[in-house]
Amino acid sequence: MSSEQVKVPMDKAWRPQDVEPELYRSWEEAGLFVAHADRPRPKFSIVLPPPNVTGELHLGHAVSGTIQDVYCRYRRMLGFEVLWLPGTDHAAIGTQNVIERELAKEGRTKEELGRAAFQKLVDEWYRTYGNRIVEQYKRLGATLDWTRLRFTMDPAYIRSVREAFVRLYNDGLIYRGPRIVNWCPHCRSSISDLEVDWREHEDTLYYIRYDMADGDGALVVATVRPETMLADSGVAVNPNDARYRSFIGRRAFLPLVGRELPVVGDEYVKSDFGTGALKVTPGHDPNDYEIGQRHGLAIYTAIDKDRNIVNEPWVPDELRTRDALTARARIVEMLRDRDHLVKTEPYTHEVGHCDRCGEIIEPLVDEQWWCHMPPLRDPAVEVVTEGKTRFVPERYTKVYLDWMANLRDWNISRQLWLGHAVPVYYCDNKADHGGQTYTFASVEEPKACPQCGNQKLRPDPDVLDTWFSSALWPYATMGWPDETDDLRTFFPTDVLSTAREIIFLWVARMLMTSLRFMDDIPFRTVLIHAVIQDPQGQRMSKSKGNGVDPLEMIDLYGADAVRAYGAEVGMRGQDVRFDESKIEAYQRFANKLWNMARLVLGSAEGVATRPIEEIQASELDPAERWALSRLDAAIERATSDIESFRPGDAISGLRYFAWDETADWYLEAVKPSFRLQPTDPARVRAASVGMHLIRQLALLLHPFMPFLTEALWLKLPGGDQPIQAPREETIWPVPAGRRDEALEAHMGVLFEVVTRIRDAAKGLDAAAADTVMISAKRVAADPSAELLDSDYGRELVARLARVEFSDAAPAARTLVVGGLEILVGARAAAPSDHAALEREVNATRAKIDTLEQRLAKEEFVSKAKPEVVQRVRDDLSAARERLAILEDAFSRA
RNA sequence: GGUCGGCUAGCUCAGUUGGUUAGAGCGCUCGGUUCACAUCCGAGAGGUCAGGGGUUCAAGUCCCUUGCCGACCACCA
Repeated sequence: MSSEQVKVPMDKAWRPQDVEPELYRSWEEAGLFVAHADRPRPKFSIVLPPPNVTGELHLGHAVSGTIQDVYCRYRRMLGFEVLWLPGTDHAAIGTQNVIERELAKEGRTKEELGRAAFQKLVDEWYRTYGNRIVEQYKRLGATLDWTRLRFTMDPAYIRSVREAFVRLYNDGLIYRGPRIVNWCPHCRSSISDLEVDWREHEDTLYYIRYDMADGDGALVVATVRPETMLADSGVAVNPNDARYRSFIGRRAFLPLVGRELPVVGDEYVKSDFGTGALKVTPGHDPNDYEIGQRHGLAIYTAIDKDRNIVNEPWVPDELRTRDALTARARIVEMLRDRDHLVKTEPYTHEVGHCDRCGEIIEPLVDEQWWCHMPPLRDPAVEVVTEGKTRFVPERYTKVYLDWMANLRDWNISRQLWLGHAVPVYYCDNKADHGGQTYTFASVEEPKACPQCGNQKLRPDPDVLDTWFSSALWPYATMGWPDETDDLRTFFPTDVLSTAREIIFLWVARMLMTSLRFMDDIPFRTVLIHAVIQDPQGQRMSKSKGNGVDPLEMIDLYGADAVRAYGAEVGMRGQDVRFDESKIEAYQRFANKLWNMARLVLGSAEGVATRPIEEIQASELDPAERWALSRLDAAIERATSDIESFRPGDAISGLRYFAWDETADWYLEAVKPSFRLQPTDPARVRAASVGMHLIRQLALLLHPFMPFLTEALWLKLPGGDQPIQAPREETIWPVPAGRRDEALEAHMGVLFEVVTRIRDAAKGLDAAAADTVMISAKRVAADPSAELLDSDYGRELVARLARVEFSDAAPAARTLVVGGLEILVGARAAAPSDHAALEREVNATRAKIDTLEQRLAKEEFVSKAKPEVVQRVRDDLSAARERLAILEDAFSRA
């Protein structure tokens, strides 16, 4: 460890903004996050879901990043060799759109620039923004291994993508062919079904009459897109629809075009929608395409890739090359003129949009590259069904499996200006290839046709869907297809933490490709984190402007506070509304811890503290034993919460232990010992226990709040190495066998006594009387009374409740806690609070009543578990004793 | 249309396999110059657990049903 330790002055308040960047730098310089494949330790690995290279850290990244970091830090503390691998995604279609929008602001287009200049601009963007998000993850405190930073457009990654394509191609799973696709006229590319965003539109439904070719009758069809009728190749009716059965097998006459359309019977047609007759346009509607396939209908294309009407002979002259929208209006006019328009009505329906640019999707038939899914899918279904890969929360298993069951072939080609090129080449030297163009896929860029040696090869013009390349992320980043040390050591990864919206786009596809190429699952556990909505429950989005910038939150409250909040809500399994006050609360918690440490460290100054293991329970006073017992409980809970992917419960529980139990009860209880002479055994004990508690708290909280805890750790004895430094043995706390539940119960009663006295003394005129006095006597068998009745217990109660013991306190209030009757009063006479006593008597009677009724029920006693019945009996007898004391006090008062 | 989730204190949310008096943070009220901390300390008020029905000795928790909110999938022209 070569780096200088960061010295943080013990000022009154914890100032994260001053300390965090410096600490992070020191960690990075010390190489704490660099994974070493050759270290002989158990391994733990996560790959960071690669954010878009042009992106910025948003709240979702912060939450997911925090969760991943919690697990990486936790595993390092357990002695694991941890790899958390970072990287960014080129996000072809997204990046292209972002840059195009920037160009548009200057009134320019990418077409003006040309391909080469545009590519230069893109590279510039990658350089500029690729590092921005890296810096932002550092602000969060993410222990990513920056020496392994990857980008999906790195040369090595490009090779992995080509390799994957070529293998699938050679295995016959990738093919090229004409099929109906979602075409985005703006992006001038196809997009996959998953990238279509459906939005509600108010349109008009047009009813159009198609006369029968034989002159006998007509069919009326309904459509919102009359312009597509030009490409109609049939009319479909439901074969069970009595109205139309006689039409099946005959021909209808397509208005304006004059084409004869076969009438087919197809179950797909809903008799109760529209007229029950459907115009079939296989070239421009996915469902019609399916119908067309079933009945062998012709495919016509009427609308081209720029959404213009095509220049075909069968298109009426005046419509040709018009844009489709004005063509629609004209077609409606023409139909009306020729009396083919039966009626129109307003119609609300969902229309597909490109989820990147917002353009309305144009379904059309096009030559595209497809990936055949079933052979990839089946193993990926199996591993999840068998639980080899597990979703947390578990319900996403069903979401995943349901989607997988209905997988269709994946359109993997895009017609964009940037992205991974489809590694396919064409040799047009047909003479040497039996009169055909020879097509082949190649990982390396081929210099010549492998068959005929022709050097003039034509590369395929398409690029690949971004998700095709990110589907390889967990192993391509580790060097696949080479058999690298990283792959051998860190693959499969342990955890994938991601947003649920990309379960299909990304998670499913990683599972499928990994099983194909690595013959193994890519990750064991998939954590689907919560979505943080705005305070009104709306989804945060750039366009709405309701987003919360995590960096702004870090500036305000510190990374520790933002992380603790993220860890608390991130894995609850439920979406949450953003609540800034919770981040603020964690900032105050950080400050609280800081001050607890200041108190304890101050108390230990000049004291020869002893290792806690050497201190026998018999040497400790009850509060100290209690604190160590609670510590064991806290360790056990936190560990199991983290292990079972409930980091929120872990951080909440630790906050409770630190603040309520350690600070408010324990430290207050032992404070006097802190003021004894440094050599006083009680001072040594208290300081030793205090240091131990701070040390353990720093370790337990470190995965969540790494900066503050590290700053504290470095001040503690033995804290000469950073918490994340590699160690032989585990540094994560383990229970020390000091749990003492009987003592916890007794101290619990003592604390309750304190609280009750504080409450009772509140109404007394202590100022006039100078001091509030109490007297206590044991009036019933209660094991807790012994501790309370001891000198130790009396002193503690008196001090914490700020009262004095007296055998003759004027009783203004009578309290019954456990088996003790406690009289609370002022030194001067105070009027007895009859009303309070009476309320308590009544409440106790009511409780006795309830319990008696339960026990009176035959069925309860016979059917309930014995321990439940016994508990009710115990409660009843305790309540009766209590009532007796209260009534006695009441009669005396 | 289908699937899934939610409805618990003024607000944001916990509530493990059904079992004492349903919890936390924030907010609120009252009281505190306690020598670690006012980014604090102490005490308190506040909930017919969305409505209805059922199972059970016992339901916030299990089942049915209604309502409202949300997500995802599908895409009826």
